[in-house]
Amino acid sequence: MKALAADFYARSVLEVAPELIGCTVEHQGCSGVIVETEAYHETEPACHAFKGLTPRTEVLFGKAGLAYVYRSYGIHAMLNAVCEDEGVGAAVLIRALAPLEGIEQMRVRRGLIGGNPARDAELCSGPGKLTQAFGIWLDENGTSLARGPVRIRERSASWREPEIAIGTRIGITHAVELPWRFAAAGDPNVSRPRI
DNA sequence: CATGGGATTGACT
DNA sequence: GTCAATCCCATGC
Repeated sequence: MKALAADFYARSVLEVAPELIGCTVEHQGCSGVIVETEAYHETEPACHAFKGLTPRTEVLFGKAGLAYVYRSYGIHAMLNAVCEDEGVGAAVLIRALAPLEGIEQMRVRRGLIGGNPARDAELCSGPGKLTQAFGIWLDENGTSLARGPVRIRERSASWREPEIAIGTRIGITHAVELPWRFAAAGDPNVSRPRI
């Protein structure tokens, strides 16, 4: 399966976010299908770019197709795909994956070896969980999603026409009413609360 | 220079 | 349901 090229991301973040559902993320021997995303844009206050260009948000304003990885709550890494034109702060947050390959490695990274029964659907069912499971960290901020180390590939045949559920974004305090959350309908890997 | 606040998670009452 | 963990950065003195 081909990696998505930069021009896939160089358009409205509201088009890219639902179309990323069903695409595959790959990193260091692990892979999984994207089942949940959220869109963020500089014109609304929940986006880091809302307040303008700062050292933290430099990548967010950069070229489409870059990975924007930042630390959340001092603990977790969040993986985003930078979208739209260079100079516009917009990105899609990857919130959940359906694990495909490297599942044992994911369990090790998540610390779930040793008596913990954890189902596959609990390995990547949240934005902080999937970066930990895949070993994606802050030093991959600003890298290309087409060339790696984190790669996103186009939809496989079985994910050609996913049924998309739409809801409001999770865990934010501003612009909570915008229906900018997208998920594969009924998929068990989607984070809670389900749409 | 000091302070406050997260695009979260997991453990606990 | 509530709450702490943990740290970079933005903001304000």
